[in-house]
Amino acid sequence: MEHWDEIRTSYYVVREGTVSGAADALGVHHATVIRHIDALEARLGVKLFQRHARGYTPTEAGADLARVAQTTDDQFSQLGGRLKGQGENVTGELVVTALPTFAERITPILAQFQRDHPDVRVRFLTDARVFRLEYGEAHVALRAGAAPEEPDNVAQPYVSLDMGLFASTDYIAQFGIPTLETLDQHRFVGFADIRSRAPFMQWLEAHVPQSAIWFRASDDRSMAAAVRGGVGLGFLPVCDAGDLNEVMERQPEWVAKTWLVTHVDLHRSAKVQAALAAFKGAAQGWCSCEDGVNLP
Amino acid sequence: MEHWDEIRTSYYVVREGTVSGAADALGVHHATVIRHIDALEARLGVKLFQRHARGYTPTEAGADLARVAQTTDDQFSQLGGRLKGQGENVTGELVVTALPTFAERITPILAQFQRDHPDVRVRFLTDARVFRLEYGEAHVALRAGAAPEEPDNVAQPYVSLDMGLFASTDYIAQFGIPTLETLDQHRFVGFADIRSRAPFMQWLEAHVPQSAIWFRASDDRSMAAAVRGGVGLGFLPVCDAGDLNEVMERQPEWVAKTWLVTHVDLHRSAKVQAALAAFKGAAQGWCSCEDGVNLP
DNA sequence: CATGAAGTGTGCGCAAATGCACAGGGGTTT
DNA sequence: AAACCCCTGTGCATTTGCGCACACTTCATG
Repeated sequence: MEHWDEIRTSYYVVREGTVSGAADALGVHHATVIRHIDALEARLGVKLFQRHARGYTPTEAGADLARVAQTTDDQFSQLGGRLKGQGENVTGELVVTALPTFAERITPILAQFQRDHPDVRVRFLTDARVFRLEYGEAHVALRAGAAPEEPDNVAQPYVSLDMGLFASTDYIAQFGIPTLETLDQHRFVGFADIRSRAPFMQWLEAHVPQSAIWFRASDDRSMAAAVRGGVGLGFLPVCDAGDLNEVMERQPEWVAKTWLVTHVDLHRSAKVQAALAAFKGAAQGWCSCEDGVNLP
Repeated sequence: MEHWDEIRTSYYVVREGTVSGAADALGVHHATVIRHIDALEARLGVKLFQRHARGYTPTEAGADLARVAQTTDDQFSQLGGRLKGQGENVTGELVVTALPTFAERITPILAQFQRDHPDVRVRFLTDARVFRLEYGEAHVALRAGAAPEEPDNVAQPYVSLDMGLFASTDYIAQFGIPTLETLDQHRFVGFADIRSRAPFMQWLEAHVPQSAIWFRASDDRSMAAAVRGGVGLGFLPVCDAGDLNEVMERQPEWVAKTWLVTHVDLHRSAKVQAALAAFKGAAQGWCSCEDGVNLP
């Protein structure tokens, strides 16, 4: 029972009653209809129709086939409607991944997105590992660092997160304000992962000995808490600094570029586009906080 | 949502996970699989798969399609099994038609047939009009007269019904026994239909003036009753004569040939063949009554 | 009875779908 | 790290399947 097209053709002949009528309805030549039926009958070894000059009348076998094909036709029609809409409408599920670092910033964006598109079920995956878009693990990924270069991914530059070097008031009282020359006399807070791709970490490793890093955390929230607790100097997004004191002029290398990445196969879909639009719209308010600094 | 074959192809890709696997399972080249999917996606405007070097993973749309195609595949498989069996098994309905004349003879045959094939629903249609096999009105027809010549019908010679000219004892007492020369002085019983194709009626019209036919009936049972009632001379199958008296030597032209006719499209099916076998088997006992005559 | 319309059936030529071969990419194994 | 295997993807040759045209039959109509 391969060659579903032949089943469809036979079904149309039952419906229309004649080969010519079925050919018209199918938009093919009536010779094609005859050939399909002949082939199907030969393969099954059963006559589906009795032929006469006024048309085709189905045998019991033909009627049986038509019943099954009828429901199939209905189901496929419904399916077609669903699928055609799926590309244009914003429905179904939207899977977004990001590093845990960005969780707090992204959650409100997704919440707003869901308010705008109540039919979309949102799944937000945060994990240290990089999710693979080509395996369907996510529709949209927020990546940080250098421009992604996976061939089938489309990456758009997103916000650039301005990072500053901050210290608590307590720390400054005890250790003073660092300069480029006195860096190695200070205590730093950094990421636990030695191979972190965070740009400020790479700057840190280039300008500061490992021994100067006295506190390592695996996530940025712990890092921020450590800085606030006076453990040492640490990098934070400037807008998250709160009442911390910025202790050094920002370096261009610190800037954390981020990217919105989607898989090329899904990029054009309305749902993904809507998600990207939501992200971009929310980006306006992210880092207009270049002035919110407390020092020096 | 035309091109059901492409749906089937896509379904197999979801099942197998790879284009190559689907191609193997389908028995086609993997390039064909790719083309089918590309075409279907283009027509729908929806991506069904995310492509990567290790295989195809379905999108939501692809998974949706696979679900409905799965049930379709199941239903078609079942259907295929049913239909393939239908040609070889003896099931379903068997429609037989005959002239009302033969009803009494055929009914026991069909009864026996149904005992042998309890799964077959039998419909026996008797009517003066000729049922058209090519419109699916019947599977088997018992026809009398000259060999049928419809192009799409296959006709097999069946029993030859020996007809005799009979009279009741009362009639003979009153009118005597006819000879070829005194035919027009007798009273005859015949068919009402002037254009009857029954061979003895044509012989009658050739040898006897219309005025000699004093009683016309539309069915043979009425004719037989008239003969038995002494109305006149009449033709009966010799084995149905009972206690009537055969009054003339049988003429070869009187013999009523019958034919078993089937439509060529159905003739090879096991059901029709079984029905024909039943008819032929029963024919043995039909007219071995050439001896059962009472006169002269 | 002649005529026309509608439908089936078939040979022929062409276009579209298929198979083939090869290139390229990614993961796994030794 | 290199070799290998499996998968996708694409240009080219081939063949299958399709459309076309015509013949034939049946039925309806005047």
